[in-house]
Amino acid sequence: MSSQVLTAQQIASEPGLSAWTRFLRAHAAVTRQLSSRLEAEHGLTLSDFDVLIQLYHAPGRQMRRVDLSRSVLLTASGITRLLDGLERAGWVTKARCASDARVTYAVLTDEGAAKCEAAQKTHLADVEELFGAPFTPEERAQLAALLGKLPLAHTSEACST
Amino acid sequence: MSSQVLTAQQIASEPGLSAWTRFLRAHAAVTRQLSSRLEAEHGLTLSDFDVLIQLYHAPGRQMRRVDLSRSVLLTASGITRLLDGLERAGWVTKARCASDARVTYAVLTDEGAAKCEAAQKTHLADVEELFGAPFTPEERAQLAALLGKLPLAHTSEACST
DNA sequence: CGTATATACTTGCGATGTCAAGGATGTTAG
DNA sequence: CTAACATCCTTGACATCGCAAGTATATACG
Repeated sequence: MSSQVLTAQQIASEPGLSAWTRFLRAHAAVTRQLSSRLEAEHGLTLSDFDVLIQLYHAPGRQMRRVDLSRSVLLTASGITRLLDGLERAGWVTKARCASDARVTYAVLTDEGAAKCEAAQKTHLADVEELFGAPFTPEERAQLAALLGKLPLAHTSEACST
Repeated sequence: MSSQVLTAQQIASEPGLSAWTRFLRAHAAVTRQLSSRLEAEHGLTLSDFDVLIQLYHAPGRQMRRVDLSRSVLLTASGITRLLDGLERAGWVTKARCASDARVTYAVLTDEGAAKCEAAQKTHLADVEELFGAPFTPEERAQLAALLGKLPLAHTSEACST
């Protein structure tokens, strides 16, 4: 590549950047739609739902906050505040760790599990409609494979302690 | 290995959802990295840069705020506030529209153009490193094509006035 | 032990962005 | 002409989230 400044045409057609731009736009568009529906129907944020689902499928329906933050890709402080909200709503409670007094577990309550199941019904359909619809099964697999190549910083698999 | 209950692993391997999950995670990870670098090196947000680039390549280096908001996928109010910042920094100025008193143009200043060029140098490299590196040219094209299928709500073509 | 360092979590602060509401201007229909 | 409506933009109130700094606990090393 030369050091010349690219024109709009060149910018738009440059393969790498084009993918990045579309990635950004697609994220903004799909995310906005999904989150407004989720908010309207269940009073949940995308991140809220994300956390609820993680807990729902976690062994014992509980997770350390650190592991939660790693798997959802929020900051530690982000998780604290998000869980504050979920606790206030009664969907999550805290539990202390016997072996390590530093860690607090986030535990899904029965109400939280119910909420999660209820939200899933509409949300998965929404994801399907807004994100999945334009793709054939092969394309989905392709897309998933491609996205899987991107670096997730340090997403250590949440290992039980 | 085989369990009767649907495990987190199995959920994650469901093709549609897997793509969506990876999409979310990848966006969070890549975006966070890119924006912190852009902030550190140039004091710009990803959105700031996005707007500057759009203006840079626009005819006359100016755009109506509506068109800007449509192409960058921010709310109208988001654009107002973003441009407030760019104006305060001296990279953008306002211009009235002769034929329609409602519209205000955002015009890139020479300083803004210089800023944009300077930021491009490092930012494009960062995008390349964090988003482009894991892909072969074919994969980039594939990814761009796939992402292009996603709905962008209503991205009307910016019509000249 | 005792000090140094790493880890888990919380909190204050600031930045970004959305929504709802409002004001100003343009456009259309009666 | 006027009323109704649409469009462009701004503002105030609010939520989310990251960073930096602080606290508490654990571990490692002398």
